[in-house]
Amino acid sequence: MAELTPRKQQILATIIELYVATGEPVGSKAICSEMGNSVSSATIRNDMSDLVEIGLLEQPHTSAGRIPSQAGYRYYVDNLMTTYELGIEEQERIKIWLQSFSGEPDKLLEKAGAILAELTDCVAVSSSPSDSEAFIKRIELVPLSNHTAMIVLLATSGILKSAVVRSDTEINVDIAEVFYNITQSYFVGKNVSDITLTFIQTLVASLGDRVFIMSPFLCAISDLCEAVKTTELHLKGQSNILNHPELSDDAFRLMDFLHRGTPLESLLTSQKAPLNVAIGTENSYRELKNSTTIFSKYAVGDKDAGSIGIIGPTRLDYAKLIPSIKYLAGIIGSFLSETLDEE
Amino acid sequence: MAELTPRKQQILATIIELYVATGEPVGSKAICSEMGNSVSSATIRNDMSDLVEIGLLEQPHTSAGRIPSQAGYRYYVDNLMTTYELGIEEQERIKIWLQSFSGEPDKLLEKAGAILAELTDCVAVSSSPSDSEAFIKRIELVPLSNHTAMIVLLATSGILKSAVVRSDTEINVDIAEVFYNITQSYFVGKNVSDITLTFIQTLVASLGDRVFIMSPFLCAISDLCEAVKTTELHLKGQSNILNHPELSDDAFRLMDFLHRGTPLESLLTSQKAPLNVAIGTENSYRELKNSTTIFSKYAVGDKDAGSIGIIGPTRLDYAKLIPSIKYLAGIIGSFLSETLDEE
DNA sequence: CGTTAGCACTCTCGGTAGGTGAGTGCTAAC
DNA sequence: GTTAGCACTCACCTACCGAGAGTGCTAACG
Repeated sequence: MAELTPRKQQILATIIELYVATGEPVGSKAICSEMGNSVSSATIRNDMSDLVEIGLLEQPHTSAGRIPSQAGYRYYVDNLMTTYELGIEEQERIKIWLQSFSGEPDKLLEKAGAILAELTDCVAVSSSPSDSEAFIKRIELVPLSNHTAMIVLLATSGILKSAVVRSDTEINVDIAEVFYNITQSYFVGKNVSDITLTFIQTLVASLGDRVFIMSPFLCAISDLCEAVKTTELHLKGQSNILNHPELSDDAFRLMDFLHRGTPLESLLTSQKAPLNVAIGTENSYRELKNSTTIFSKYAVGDKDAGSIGIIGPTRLDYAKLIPSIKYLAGIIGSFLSETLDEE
Repeated sequence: MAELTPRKQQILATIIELYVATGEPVGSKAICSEMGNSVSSATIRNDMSDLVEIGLLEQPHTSAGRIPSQAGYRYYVDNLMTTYELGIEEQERIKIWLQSFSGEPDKLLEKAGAILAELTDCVAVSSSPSDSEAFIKRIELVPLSNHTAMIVLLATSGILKSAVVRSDTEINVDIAEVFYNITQSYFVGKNVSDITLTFIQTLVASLGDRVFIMSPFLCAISDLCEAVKTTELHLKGQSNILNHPELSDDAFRLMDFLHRGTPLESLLTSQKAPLNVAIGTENSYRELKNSTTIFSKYAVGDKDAGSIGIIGPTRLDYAKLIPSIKYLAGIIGSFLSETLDEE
């Protein structure tokens, strides 16, 4: 991108800020008065038509104001934008509100998504921590009734999963002991990716007659290990799509996209940079061609564990949203890492 | 409602079925051919204008076909409709798919809602079992790390809740024992409604120096008891609102209503009959004046524990949806009651 | 050469008019 | 009570007009 004169930069920034605020194409007069009438509207018109020329602005039709193009937003985000953070008291409120869920990663990410949706008026997507290289730290059996028990699995990367198992045989102290012996010797300390079907099968073969009692439990553990590796998504503020008129044509396709699951999941997992802003067709899915996605990874310890971010129209207050998302990702990471340290 | 001649009943039913299928106002000719030309279109026109007269039909404008009024749907549901059940193989699929969650009531209801949304193309709402008269059956402490532990609370009415607690002091065997002594003597067997703030306070007073260690746990238990009493809602298929053109004007208000929480909750809890069909303005919320709600309660043991149902347009295939919802409510009840029996 | 004033031009938007067709309501006959 | 015939109504579509906002261009200015 060629260098722009300072005035053109100022004009571009002004157009974007006005357009983001109003949603209306911005005319030369409006910019003129916004810039304190330091130059005439004719001058601005000249500059604007240059900006259209190089693709940073668009005009919906010949005789309307200008709106930013995707490239215009991109230039703004990369070069012009001056970000402004959340207020201190707002940061504190969020921190306190999230703290109560800091022990339960799934709930924490769900709530963080809800907060983000509220904060941004966009659809918020968050993924619970997952890690295919996580290690099993602990497995507990919690008897609930004579025939049901809860299995709780704690893994590295701040991951906690549980499931309820029903057994045909009565769950008593003996069975619990067998369970602990098996899990201690064969599961705890292992990488969750090693708990494959063949692993379970060879294990089962060596169990002798305890196999019948144990198999539902072993299956459950294998499911839990699978869950540790799997990205679990939380979607919040879906109704916010309807808040943005520029998305209303796509509303149905977007909703459908959000619920299809897999593409959204790969969207999150394919992020490479810690913070990723994809504007319009920069997104790899054509359903998002009129949308912007902003996602930030959060780390547990020093490992990326998941992401949180938003999907909204391209017309967004980038200067405000980007710091908010960064802040949330940071706080999630620190909460989840806390649990980790306390070994 | 005055008695209708058999032919008028047939005309009303035909109009409703055609209108439900196509969404277009139904003309006399269409009815005529649908009824096998047994009478002429003029005759049908006469009958139709009688049906408009008594309020069972409406005409969008003078020269369009007729559509059912709310009262028309009501008459159809009460008198004319012949319901048709889900296919056996579909019932089996649902059963098997839900079975795997039968131990975890919250997940079970969530999945049931997802299935219902899929099945009906409507927004599905389900509530996890809750019961302010439930008794605490069991409380377990699961140590996760030196400073965190999970508390699992099992109550009657098939309710299972858990939370993670962080403690400043190290969680060791001694503390676990103290925990078990306290919960066994003061909590297990009690009605969840008796675990009030004052109860906790008097208990704390009698604890002596163990209070500092125990208070986070006791707070968590009190929160869990609160959760047992609280209706937890699961919303699924929200994007289906956009599938129904007649709701698109209300889409935003509806979405907003769904997310406001409290009114939706009271909608579910205020249901008196086991199955409740509210058409249009029969709903107590004006946001739903163009919608139909169909909700069925499910029972755990012989006690109503929660509800499941849908919110959709008034133009619904009542004959198919009502049995589906009944079936799901029945299966949920039987799964949750199963766990109960196994004491 | 960058900047500015002036002015004709373009295009959207809202409102209005005429034509079309589906479906009705009424009347008179069966 | 039922039916055929026919005039009538009303939404929908298209075309058209006028107003207004904003531009693009040209010529003059410093």
